[in-house]
Amino acid sequence: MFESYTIKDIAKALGLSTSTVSRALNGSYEIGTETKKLVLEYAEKINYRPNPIALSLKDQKSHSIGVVVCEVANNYFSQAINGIESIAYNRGYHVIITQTHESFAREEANIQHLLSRHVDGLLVSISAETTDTSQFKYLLDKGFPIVFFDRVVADIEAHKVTADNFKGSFDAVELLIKEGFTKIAHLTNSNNLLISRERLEAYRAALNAHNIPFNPEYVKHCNHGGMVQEEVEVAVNELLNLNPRPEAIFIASDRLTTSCISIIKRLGLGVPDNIAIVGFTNSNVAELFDPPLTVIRQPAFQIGQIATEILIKNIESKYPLTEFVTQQLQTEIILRSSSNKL
Amino acid sequence: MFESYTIKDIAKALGLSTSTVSRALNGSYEIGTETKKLVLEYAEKINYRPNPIALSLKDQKSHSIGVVVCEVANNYFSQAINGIESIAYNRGYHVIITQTHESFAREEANIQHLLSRHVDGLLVSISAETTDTSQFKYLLDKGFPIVFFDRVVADIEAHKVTADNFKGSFDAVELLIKEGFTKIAHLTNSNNLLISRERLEAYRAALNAHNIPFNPEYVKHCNHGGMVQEEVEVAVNELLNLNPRPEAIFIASDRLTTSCISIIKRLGLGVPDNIAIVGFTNSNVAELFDPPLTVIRQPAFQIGQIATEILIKNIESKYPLTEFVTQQLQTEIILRSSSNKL
DNA sequence: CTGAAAGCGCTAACAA
DNA sequence: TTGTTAGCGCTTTCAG
Repeated sequence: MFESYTIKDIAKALGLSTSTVSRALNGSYEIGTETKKLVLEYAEKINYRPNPIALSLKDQKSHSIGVVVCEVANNYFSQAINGIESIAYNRGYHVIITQTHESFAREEANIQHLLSRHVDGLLVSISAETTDTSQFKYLLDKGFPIVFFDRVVADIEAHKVTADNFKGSFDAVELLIKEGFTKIAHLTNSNNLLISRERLEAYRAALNAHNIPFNPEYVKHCNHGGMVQEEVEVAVNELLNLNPRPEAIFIASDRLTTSCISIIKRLGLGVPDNIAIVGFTNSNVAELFDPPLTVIRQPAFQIGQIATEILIKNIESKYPLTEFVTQQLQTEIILRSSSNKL
Repeated sequence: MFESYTIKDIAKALGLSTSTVSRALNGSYEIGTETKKLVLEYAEKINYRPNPIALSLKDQKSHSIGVVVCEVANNYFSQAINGIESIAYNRGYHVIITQTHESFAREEANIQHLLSRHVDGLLVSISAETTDTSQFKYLLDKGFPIVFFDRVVADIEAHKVTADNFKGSFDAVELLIKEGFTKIAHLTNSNNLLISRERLEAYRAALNAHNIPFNPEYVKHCNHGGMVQEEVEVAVNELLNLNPRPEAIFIASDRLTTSCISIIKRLGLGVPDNIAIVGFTNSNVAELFDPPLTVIRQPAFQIGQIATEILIKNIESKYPLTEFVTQQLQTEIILRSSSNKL
């Protein structure tokens, strides 16, 4: 349906061999200045573009990278993808995005699909359901380039790019404590995720640092990361029915933060008068919320960029890079009124 | 770095020719049941996957589709991409996403890039800057499959999938009128975009239907669609300094809606007490805003899905489909308090 | 029913 | 400096 010129067309038109044309196009040194100019000009004229598929077949690289995230329509991930895109595009890679919707089965299937498409490497943020990481181990063992970002695997040595979840969380909880709260609950994603464990750990550490006893009842996990509305409702209700009732909640994920607030409001409770909130979110409109939200914001764009840079470096390295890179970027706390003690 | 098996490996292992293996794998009829079974079992055992790049080279299809949008980190587009993905994935296509950031030059470059990657077709939502559509005309003339969605081109016959912008806008403005407002302003994107013109047209029509005179001063265009913060600030300030000052604003885009509210708030004005708002947005958290936002929401996911279906149908059609499909989906108005007359 | 060989577009080793 | 040829993985005539 849509034809484009090949090296053969040029060769024929100019009465040269394809290899000569190829050499001219690639600026090889073993080529006559005359011929070179001739070829280049003609190629320019007909707007010749090399066929990347043929190149891929030749050098066994697809120049594509696979991305596995839970969902695209999510503040954090759409920003991260933006970062991934920006680097990949400039380096001549294209990006194939797949979504797990927090399902382990989908994750496995996506990876198989990406492999069958011969992606040169993988950028992965695991699903909330994932506990079995053998697929990754297998690939990594074979020397296949993978960089994990945000939701990294805990039990594997690999390249990892994350935010400093501990510090971000610690600061957030401490902020609530300094505000005067002591009965602070924690609403978080599946415990399968290292980020959840780190954020929980920080929550405990902050309480501990201020001599506030840790109450396990104050911690609720939503194993589907807020993709199942009901799960969040149950968790929030349980929290609100506790005695003594928490005065504040530290929420560990984007989706959970918005869901939780919406539930609280629907119950007719006020934020922060009845319950204060600090949450992780990369929403750009948190300041427009009622009340304006105090948030922990991750450098999603940069995380995407850095992960992609590391991945491409690995892909293009002649020898498998044996030492793994772990990068941790700082989060940012933006103080607004949802965390106020009245 | 990461090897996979080829048809040759199977042939060698089984003492067959590659063509026999190929036939077995493809379920050709001219093949012995025995041999076939043998090959299939072995292929299964070693987990053979055909190399899609080789296939692409053979049949001159890349099985990829290019997407051109202004930005990914946008409620509407991330949802649309979600829809695109969902269809493409199932049909064995992968999706290459590019962003224009509302620049015409970027748009041209992206399309060149996608073409050089030999995508089989294009899904396009043009940039706010685009007026020259000759590139599209050229491709379309050559029979190259393109489907426009959301921001479609006005002056070209092509496949187009959009929301019913006129009706959505008309209803929104009428809602304000019925609420009791007569001094209604309109904040919108570049007039280059057909969607802007349609929404403006509907705004005028609704005023007209209720015998409210149209005041050109009440209409402000932001030619960069809210990507440039300053531009929105100027527009909103001008609107607010008008005499008589508008009592309500109908806003025609996602980004503009949130920017505008944020500016109004920063000026210390209240919504809807000082100025009421109805806006286009696909945000999932509009109900959490202060005040909860009355919005026109587009079926972004479905628009993405339908556009992709049409595109793939075109790609896979033996003969260029000569009649163009235009689909228009209904928007949804969600009434909340930002549009109240107090 | 199976194998040999050509060809998709390109590069590179080898000849000339 | 340029041409010839083989080969990347696969399908598909064409022979057998």
